[in-house]
Amino acid sequence: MARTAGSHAETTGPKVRAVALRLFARYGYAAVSMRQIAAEVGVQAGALYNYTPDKQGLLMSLMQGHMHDILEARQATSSEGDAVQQLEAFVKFHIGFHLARPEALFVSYMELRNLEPQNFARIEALRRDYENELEGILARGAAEGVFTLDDPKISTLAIISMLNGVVNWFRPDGRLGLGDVEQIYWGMVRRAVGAAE
Amino acid sequence: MARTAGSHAETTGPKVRAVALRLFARYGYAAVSMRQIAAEVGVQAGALYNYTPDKQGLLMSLMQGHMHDILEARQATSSEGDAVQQLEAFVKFHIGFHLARPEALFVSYMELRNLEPQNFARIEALRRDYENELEGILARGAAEGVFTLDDPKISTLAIISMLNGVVNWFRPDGRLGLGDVEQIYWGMVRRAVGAAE
DNA sequence: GTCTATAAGTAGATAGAC
DNA sequence: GTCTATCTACTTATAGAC
Repeated sequence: MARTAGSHAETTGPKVRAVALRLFARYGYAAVSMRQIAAEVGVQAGALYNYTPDKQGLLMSLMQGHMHDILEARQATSSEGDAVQQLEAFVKFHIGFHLARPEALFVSYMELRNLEPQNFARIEALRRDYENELEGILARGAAEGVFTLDDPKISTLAIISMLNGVVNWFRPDGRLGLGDVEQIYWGMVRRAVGAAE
Repeated sequence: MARTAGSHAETTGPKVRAVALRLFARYGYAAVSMRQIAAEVGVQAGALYNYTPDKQGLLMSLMQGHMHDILEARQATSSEGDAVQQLEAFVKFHIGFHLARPEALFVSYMELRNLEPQNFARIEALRRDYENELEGILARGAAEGVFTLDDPKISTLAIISMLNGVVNWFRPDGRLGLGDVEQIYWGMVRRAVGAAE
């Protein structure tokens, strides 16, 4: 039966996070008010504080959740094979994961400056963990002589930047599908690191 | 002689823009107040409105100025030579231009969502003009058979994304100088498009 | 768990004195 | 051109009723 007030914790909690993610991605953390989030969730602003200690906690929770999700998914996908195969798996994983949740990527990269110092440090540490996965692959391939790299550290950051850009233009109903995008970016990355076909 | 009030148009105007650029880049447009800008400029908030009709106009002016600057600088640099040489010139120009003004790049890419629709459309048009420079080079090289490209449009966006990432990690006092960075990124781009050395 | 009401502070922008 | 003062609206967050 319909109620305008009462217990809805099981549906409201996830909804708050989903709405906040969407609004933060679209307008930016600082530009979105708690009242705006509440309105889209369908509650009054005060009710939000049953699910987050404050606005900063909500942002932190979203970013931390995203980093944990991607690290967990990466571990589950982690592939065997030589450095080239591992790089291909990483590239396609990264693209597929983020095209499925572009808003999480937007927030995670654009709202770092809105994190309080302690929160910033924690997210940065998780991000480095993730980037180290790629750097490890590049370093291994370079050591084995299958990659041509001037600098594994910079190459890592350059590749991540290139891959992240995909969420800026990709549209699910556009001319390219996920498979096409994976192939195009994998081709560019493979050549960029000098790996033979 | 020192004055606490009076005519300072020639120094205040540029200072307002410089302070706003720095604060917008650091904290984000929505998170920065006019009072904050005024305080760093050394005037009261009301005085800012002698230099901008409103906060949105200030953001728009900064972004438009940056796009005009880069298009103008690009024209002045525009090189002769084959597609590979032109690509090299573009890559090094892009890196050098933005490493000299990282804040302008931050604002231009992160604050697009804070532009009112009409302003957004104008900035996007200028950005496309710039990206078309690169796309033209890639298309020419692909037609001549000196580049290996799956998709010139996507390759353009991927390369721009990769190059823009440089401002996220570069530090003037770091282990790499501008020349090093140009070489590393040019190497990756050259290989990414399949151009011979 | 959600509501209403409210506290306490800050936002963008303007008016008029100097 | 800059100041002070102010208007109106909105901000995050909390208190207490239901």
